[in-house]
Amino acid sequence: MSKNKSQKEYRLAADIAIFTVKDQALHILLVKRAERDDDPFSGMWALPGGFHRMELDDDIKDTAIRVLKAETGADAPYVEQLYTFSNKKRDPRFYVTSVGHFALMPYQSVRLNAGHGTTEAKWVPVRNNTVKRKLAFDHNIIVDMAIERVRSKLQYTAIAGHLLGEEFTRPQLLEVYEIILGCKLDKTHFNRSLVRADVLESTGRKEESKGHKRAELFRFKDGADTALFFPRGLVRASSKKDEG
Amino acid sequence: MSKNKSQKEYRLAADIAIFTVKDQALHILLVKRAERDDDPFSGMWALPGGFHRMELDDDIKDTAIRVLKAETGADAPYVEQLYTFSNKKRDPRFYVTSVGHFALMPYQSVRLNAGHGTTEAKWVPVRNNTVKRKLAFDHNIIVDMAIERVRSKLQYTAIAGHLLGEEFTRPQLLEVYEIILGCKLDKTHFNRSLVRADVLESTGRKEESKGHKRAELFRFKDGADTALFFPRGLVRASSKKDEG
DNA sequence: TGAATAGTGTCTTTCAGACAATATTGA
DNA sequence: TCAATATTGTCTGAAAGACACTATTCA
Repeated sequence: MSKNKSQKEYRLAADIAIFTVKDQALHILLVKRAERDDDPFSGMWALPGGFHRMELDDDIKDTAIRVLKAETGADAPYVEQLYTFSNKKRDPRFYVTSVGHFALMPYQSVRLNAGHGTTEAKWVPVRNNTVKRKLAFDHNIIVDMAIERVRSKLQYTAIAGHLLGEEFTRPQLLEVYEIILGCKLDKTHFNRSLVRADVLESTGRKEESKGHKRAELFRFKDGADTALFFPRGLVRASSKKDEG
Repeated sequence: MSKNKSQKEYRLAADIAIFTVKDQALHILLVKRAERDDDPFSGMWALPGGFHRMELDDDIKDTAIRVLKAETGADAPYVEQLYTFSNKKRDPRFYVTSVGHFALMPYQSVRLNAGHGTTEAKWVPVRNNTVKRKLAFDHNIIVDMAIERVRSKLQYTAIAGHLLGEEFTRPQLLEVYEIILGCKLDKTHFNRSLVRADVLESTGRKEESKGHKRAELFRFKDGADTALFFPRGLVRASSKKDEG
């Protein structure tokens, strides 16, 4: 074990791309880093994130959840690990491994706080599947990857429901899909797919609304948020040619 | 910054689930750990893996590729990051973050070597989408996740071609799909899907074979191995209802 | 009653899945 | 010619996609 004095120490961190939908657009939460002389990204916008703390976090996902709670004052209904970034150029002091996550939250549930080492937190709209601003570290890459992952998961799961509250109507869910995918979808097919996938259960109640028919309120069946939504593909559930 | 003496140091490691197809079955490469008194998993079978080394590896993927090369004597045509496991119970000495990877290799390209700290390396068949043996660390979880990821990616990409050589026939590719998915697939539909997805280009040559029509040899078009293979889903490329 | 939106009916096109027919090779 | 496998043709049913129709609500 030749331990070189010049070697950096390893550190573990979590970054998290927190998404919500407001004003008819997908938004992502960014924080402004405090002004500090020894920080190469001083004053820049970045994803919320923080170092792993052994006394608080078992898994690195716990770090992401802890940071998210600190920034938003709420628990995210959906957090998923995205990709792990490790690179000696990331930080001058340590060899930092950053585990990127993404989360989906209903806009109403959030009360923004600037977290530790940051001076401001705000929702920034996602346009053309990216964020214009130049961010600290390699956060632009994480953001782009997170957006891509969310859009891709939408194609085959119903996770977008987590951007709404516990209960939501099918037209609301459809609108979220249209916003994120950036195209109009057919409500007939959308509703039929939801029925066939059997992911929603009715609350029996209807939304409040003005001047038109009220939509029925639904919630996810247990575990159905990640179930296959549009299961068409190579292997069909109905396939009769199974081997032994 | 209160630095507790009792805190472990952080370490970064890569583990890699290396798959191949031989004898009509999916196989995974396992290594036997050396017998050592201070190793809680002494003598157990495990995934190939190793610690990140700052002087050799920039990204953690470099660690995975380095380990893979040492074990197999070859470069894998396909390596992908899978999931990152971090847990204080993983190792008594350090807080180890292990970045799990998976790789696909043609069987013929591999010459197995027992790597550093291991006494044996061998291919073990995957049965019922898992590996029976009890493995060191949390490697059974990594293995199951890797198998699941490979099967799932097969549904919408053509990456299974990397289990064959540079050039392969469509019947060979079909067989790999049938082996991994565990069911018979229709060759008509399979071929038509390959054509529609436009992922293969002909070499103009045919395979050698005995007593029957020879199949045409294909290779991937550039980047087509990860292109969408069965693109049917919510949003079609042909959709004409795009928004502004 | 009319505007607005929810929800359903139905038609067409596409494609998965099944199977048949033809093509090529070596014995 | 025959066995074996590759490759292509064709039919059927299910689902995608488009659009029209009915239902409900409030002004």
